[in-house]
Amino acid sequence: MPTDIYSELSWRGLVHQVTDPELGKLLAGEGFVVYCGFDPTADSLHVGGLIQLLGLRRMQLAGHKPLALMGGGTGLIGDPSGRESERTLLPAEVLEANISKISAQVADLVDIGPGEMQGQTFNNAAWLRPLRLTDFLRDIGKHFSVNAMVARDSVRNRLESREQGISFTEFTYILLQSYDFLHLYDHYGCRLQIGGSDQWGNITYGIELIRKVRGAQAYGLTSPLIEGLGGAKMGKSVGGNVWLDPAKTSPYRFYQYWINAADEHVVRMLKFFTFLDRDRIGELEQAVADRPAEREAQRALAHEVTALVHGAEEARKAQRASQALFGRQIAELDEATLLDVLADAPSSVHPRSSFEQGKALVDLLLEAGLATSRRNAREFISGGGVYLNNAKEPDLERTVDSSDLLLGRYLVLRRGKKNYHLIECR
RNA sequence: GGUGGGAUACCUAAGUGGCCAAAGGGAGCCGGCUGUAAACCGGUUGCGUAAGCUUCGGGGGUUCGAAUCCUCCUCCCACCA
Repeated sequence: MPTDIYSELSWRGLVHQVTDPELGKLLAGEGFVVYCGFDPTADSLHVGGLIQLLGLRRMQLAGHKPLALMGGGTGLIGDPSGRESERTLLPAEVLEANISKISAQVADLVDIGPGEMQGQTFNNAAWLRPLRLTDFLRDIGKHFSVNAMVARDSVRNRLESREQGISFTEFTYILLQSYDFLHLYDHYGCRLQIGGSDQWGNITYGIELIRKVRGAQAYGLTSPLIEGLGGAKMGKSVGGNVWLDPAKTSPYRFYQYWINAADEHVVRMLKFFTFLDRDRIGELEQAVADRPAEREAQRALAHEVTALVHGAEEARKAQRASQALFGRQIAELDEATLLDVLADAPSSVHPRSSFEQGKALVDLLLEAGLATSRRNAREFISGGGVYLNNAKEPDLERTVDSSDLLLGRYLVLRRGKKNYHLIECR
């Protein structure tokens, strides 16, 4: 079902720049092969990369063929875009391991396979590593003007920076990414590259190269960087980056990240990160305006994105856990639900004997890592920030014994709004 | 290579002999309000229940007493070459 993908993207605010104002019409009229590169510097994508990944999916749903390129070769070099200091290069084995994990994440959201319109994943190490330097300099390097390259912001900043500078390695990066585009054009007829707005320069150089070498017209489309949403914090949560890998960011935390979206940003985030249609998003937008306290939009956002990335079942679990933790009395939960709800919380096992005499709450907080010192633990208690089984505990001298255990063996410690620790007693 | 300036807690930055566990701001954390929000308000951010103990780049020294004075070392910055 070919939809007008360009106006769709544009309505969603996903179009930052395009290399050709005609691209919209072209995309509506014919099937394109589209590519987007992914940086294998970590072993998982995070929410920033998710935008691009969803971009590929959107393209595929609109009848275009998506290619996901893993920068296994370019990762050996390092993209200077948006960086103020030289990258630390990762060993090739680490890159390979990262690539296999990220490829799996891509395959979760994009239909990958041998079919005509199915997507494919690549590792550019396959064609970059065998390159011969002299051939490359003759055939490709000739088309790049150092004069122009030096003027690029990402390069100029580094040239002007006395402390940092830029190595020849990173300076050369753009040739490789441009070559990728050419390679994908030659072998797969790829004529469109998408990416974040920081990739604009890299994309346009690739288009130039294709034009000079093959006399063909290729295109580029960039989407805004999500830093625009909620400032520098976007894409970060309290604990750092928000990853797609459930081992790095649990589905519960992932869900929590979205449900905490600010009113000002939630509609844009719905457009960026979900496939909900205009009508539905319009309703949610209205809901934010009329009944902000109900946070319908945030709930929808959290559920949609979590289901997209972790599946519907995990999304429901995260939703239930959120309701339990922020709503009902925790003491009423049965064992399975309790464990499920606190599955992501840090936990520890204590011998039953340690509770027989009664154990000081202060010490428990310290041992659970919820306080950095006993003094600190006392501060939290007297400040009203400590909860025992989700009930506020203001007593500095409080000791905990077997009678406090839920279901005879569990103790739920909480510091502040969101920091839980589950103690199991054996 | 020369000459000056600097290094203070998570960051920034005051402090130039005792009143300094160290101002102010930012950031974090806890609480209040609220919607698991924003804004705002209050508290708090070395360790210790406390007496007290350990911190101001590192070592040594002067002094009853040092972040503060002297000395050596390390690192950074600026200007000149």
